[in-house]
Amino acid sequence: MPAFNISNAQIYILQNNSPNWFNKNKRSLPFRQTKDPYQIWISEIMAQQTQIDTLIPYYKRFIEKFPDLKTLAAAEESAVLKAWEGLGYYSRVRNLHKTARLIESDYDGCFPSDYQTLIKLPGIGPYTGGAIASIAFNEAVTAVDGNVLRVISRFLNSHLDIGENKTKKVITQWLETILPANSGDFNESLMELGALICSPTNPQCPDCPLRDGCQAYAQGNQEKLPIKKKKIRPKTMQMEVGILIRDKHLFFVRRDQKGLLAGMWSFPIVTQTDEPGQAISDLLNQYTQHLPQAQYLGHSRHVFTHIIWEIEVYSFYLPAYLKEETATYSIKADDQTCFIPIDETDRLTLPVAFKKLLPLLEPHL
DNA sequence: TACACGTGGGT
DNA sequence: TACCCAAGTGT
Repeated sequence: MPAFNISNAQIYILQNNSPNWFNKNKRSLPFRQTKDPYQIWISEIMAQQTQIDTLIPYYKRFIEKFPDLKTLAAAEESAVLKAWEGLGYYSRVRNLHKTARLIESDYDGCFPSDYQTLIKLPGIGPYTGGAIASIAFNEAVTAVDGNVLRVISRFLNSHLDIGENKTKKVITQWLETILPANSGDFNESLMELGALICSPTNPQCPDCPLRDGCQAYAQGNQEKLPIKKKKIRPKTMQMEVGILIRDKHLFFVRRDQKGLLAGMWSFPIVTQTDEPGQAISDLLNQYTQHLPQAQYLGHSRHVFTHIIWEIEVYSFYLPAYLKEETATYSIKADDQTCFIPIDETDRLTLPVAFKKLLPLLEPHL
């Protein structure tokens, strides 16, 4: 099934110039100093939907804290989640931890070295499996990410929608026909090219090692490609947050174990009802019989991939004397709720959506 | 197939 | 401002 026409000259360019370009131009990154599959794995999970510059400090801290598989497997999940705090897509770190324990228990602590085994592990899909297998073990497999889809779509002047699975399949199969022996460098070279030269906007074609074989460049289509269906606009939700304050302690609740920001700590938050402040007061009434008057603190917006939270923030000052009577006044002290000293909130794993509300409190303390 | 799933950076 | 995008995976 020849989806594209491709000349021998173009194959030559992909097989040779791109890896050569890579060896001369690749960035010095912490996870490029090693062939340890554990470290490659951590870096690849962090790299999912995340720019490299963003993850580097996280990666360094993570490797320092969890230097090997055994350490990670033995760690408390809360400690691992804390190390991921601020990176987003937190299911990645849950699966990471799950997989570490799985390798310890089912694979005798020995990191699986082949693609087919890797993609069975939680959090490792076709891209990450290909990346680990090729980079750490030099297996002859592709690693097709967003960069590669863009680079190859342009190179072939392909107008297929890269959001569709069949496009990914076609490009993967095309790459398999030219995959060289140094598969890891080859895969990384295409990704690095996409990150440094063949960028989504303003591609640096004059500096591109593939320019002379690039069909999009020849047609002047490099800015139009790749084709990608527009994403649906995120849904806006009107939310209310209540910050319960008692004797310089803040009240937090733990979120559900599934769904958005699963299992992370949070201020009490509800969707707004007709009467402003009513829904959050009703919620907090479940935690204390002595809910004081709400004080409006201000507004915040938090944009997720698929949701926008428009948040109205209220504070509620409980009198300090209630401290001795928390049980009586049914402020629960189990692991689903807690009061934390206002300057020690770092003990909790708090999503950015809530962390950025803390400055609203400062003028009122 | 389509959607859920975070956050920060760039234009 | 409002969008798009980023070394994707799970359901």
